Amino acid sequence: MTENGSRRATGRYGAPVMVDVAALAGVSYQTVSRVINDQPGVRATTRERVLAAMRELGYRPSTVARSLASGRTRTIGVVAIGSALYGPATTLRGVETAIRDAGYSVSTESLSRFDRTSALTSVERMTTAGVEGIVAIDPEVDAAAALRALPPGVPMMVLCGGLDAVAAGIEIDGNEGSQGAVRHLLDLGHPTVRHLAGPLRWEAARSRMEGWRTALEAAGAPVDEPLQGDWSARSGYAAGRVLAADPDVSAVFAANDQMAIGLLLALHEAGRAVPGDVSVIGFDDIPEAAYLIPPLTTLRQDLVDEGRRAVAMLLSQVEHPTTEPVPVRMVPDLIVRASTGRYTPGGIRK
Amino acid sequence: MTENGSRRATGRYGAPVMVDVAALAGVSYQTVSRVINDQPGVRATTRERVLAAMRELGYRPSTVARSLASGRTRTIGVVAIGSALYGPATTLRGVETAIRDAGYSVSTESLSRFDRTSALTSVERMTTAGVEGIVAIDPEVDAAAALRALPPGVPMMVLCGGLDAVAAGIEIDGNEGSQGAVRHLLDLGHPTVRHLAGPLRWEAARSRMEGWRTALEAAGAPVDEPLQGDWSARSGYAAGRVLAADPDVSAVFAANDQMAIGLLLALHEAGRAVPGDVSVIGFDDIPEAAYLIPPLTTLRQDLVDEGRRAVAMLLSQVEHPTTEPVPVRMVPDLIVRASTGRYTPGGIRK
DNA sequence: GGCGCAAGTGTGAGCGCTCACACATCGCCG
DNA sequence: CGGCGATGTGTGAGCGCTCACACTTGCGCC
Repeated sequence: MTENGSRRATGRYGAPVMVDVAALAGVSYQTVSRVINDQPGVRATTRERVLAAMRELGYRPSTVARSLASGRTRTIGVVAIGSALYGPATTLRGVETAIRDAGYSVSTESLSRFDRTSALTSVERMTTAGVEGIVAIDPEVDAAAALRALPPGVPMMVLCGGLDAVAAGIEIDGNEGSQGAVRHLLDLGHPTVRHLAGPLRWEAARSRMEGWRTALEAAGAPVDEPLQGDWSARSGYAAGRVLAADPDVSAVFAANDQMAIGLLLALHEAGRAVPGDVSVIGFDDIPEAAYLIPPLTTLRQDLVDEGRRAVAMLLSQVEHPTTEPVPVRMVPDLIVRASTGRYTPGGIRK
Repeated sequence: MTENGSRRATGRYGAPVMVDVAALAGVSYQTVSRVINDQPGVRATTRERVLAAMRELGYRPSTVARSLASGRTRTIGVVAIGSALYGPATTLRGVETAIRDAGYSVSTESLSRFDRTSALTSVERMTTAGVEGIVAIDPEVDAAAALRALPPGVPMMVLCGGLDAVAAGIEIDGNEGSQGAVRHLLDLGHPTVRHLAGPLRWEAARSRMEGWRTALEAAGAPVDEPLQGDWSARSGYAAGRVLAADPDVSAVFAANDQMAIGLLLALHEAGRAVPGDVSVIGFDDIPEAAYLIPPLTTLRQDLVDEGRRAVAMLLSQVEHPTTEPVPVRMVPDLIVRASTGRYTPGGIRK
């Protein structure tokens, strides 16, 4: 650390300001400004002198003043559903890291409920706070629609873990991924696959359900009524009890891994072996998925990378408002583990 | 939405500014300022007129300008270890929500590694960005020490999920919680308890290990060498294979639930029943803990509440710099589920 | 050797707001 | 009925910086 301004400081709030540095270095404040901003046209010796003065005074340029004068805040707002769920939390992490790595700061808004109203309020607040771009992570369907309908102000990226972004963007195709999962089960000989859906106010839940339905229909397999969960293991367990009671059920596709966990326990308690009697498939590939009993077959999506890409697209819009974003499409990978197996009618088989 | 400034706007960046509102309302800019800040001494009719003008112009006060002029940013910086781990993520959520609820904005910094260097860098950056307080979530031990050693600048709260805060604060007593867990196992007749520790560069891992050791010593039970994990299910699995091979192992206390998950699988694969042959206890009570096979006995800590309290303490320091923080101590609750049972020497018992 | 040009440096103004005042206006008392 | 306080309102200055320009120098050139 420096000796922290033992000299007089002109700043109203105690800290040394630009003129203090300028005075000590024997230059004008403008030269100090140029040094701070790495602008050319400063003699090397002068620059050195200014740097030394800054160090001696423990000077730090005021981000706030700089923002006001330049009109740029170098801040990106992130509005996210504030849940303990793996998906949103992971995406958030990717997004935040990417923003910081690009040299911007992050202003976060964690919503307990990401509906229309809170979405609009948050965006409003971030806008008046001067953010240069906004990333929305996993809004509910109506919120996503409302955000897309907003008059174009600051560039925005809506990540709904299922579909697109405002004005083209990242699409994690849960639909296509789900189709692959269902086909995998069908290929193993299962007559059909049951679905445990997430809350349908999320696009992700919808597209996964759609994918499941599409694959079933394409194969001419019967489409039973999907069950409804809330992403939690608890709801998966509840659904599992229902499913376990039905001897015809031989394969279940859960919309996320947490629900699959609950499913696994319910099946186990009912004495139905996985994958001997029932095959289970999840979605997300949470880090624990490989260590469940049995290790879970699931769909992996690279959420951190999704966040990174979204930020890259957003920033290119922020910095070159002319560039049109190029849509990106990411399809989750099927990770086959031990929770899925061949269909064995009425039999038990490991 | 408003008709968004159909009138001329004076602002350099296109948006209407205070003088525009003042002009339209036929008052001075100072009166507008008073209205914005809900200050008394404005006639009700005048206030109404100003409000109407603001609405008509679609005026939003510039947060940046306001910060510069007032010297207050109403922003709290949050530095957190950016992991997918349940603990940090949950605390972060509690902290962010509490800050926002108090009317402050949040500036987040998600660190892939929360060591000394990155801690110092982040604090430095946040300080120059003008935050009025800082919350650090789960720094490594040396980082926590470095933060505490910092010269008093902005108020800071260090949450290390095991111990305290700068200048007194929240203490989640992992030590005492762990002792309870070990005693529970000892009371069930187990001759001793093995420990699967987290990375010891975290205070939380250390205090949990200390609690385990203390309880064992107090009971005169043998203290075997603890195993070392990295919080992940993968590392729990690896440790589990080692433990499963030792027929003397009858009880294991894992420093978090994720590692316990890996443990459970390894034990299962080795044919050692839980809790018949081996009892397992975790830490955190992740939402899935109750739905594992078997449902996991674990220690629950209210991390969201911890975050909330920490923020409350921080803000009271921010707003009344004189008030001394009153230390708070939270002890995790033992949640007994099906993964722990009576000690049965050499026997198998459900 | 006076000119143009680059490199280096300084000056004025202003970003959009809040602070600390000064200034009007009114009712009401002695 | 002059003066006092309360109430409402306006003025000047300045937060700490960046912008756009104006100004110096030194150097090579015809």
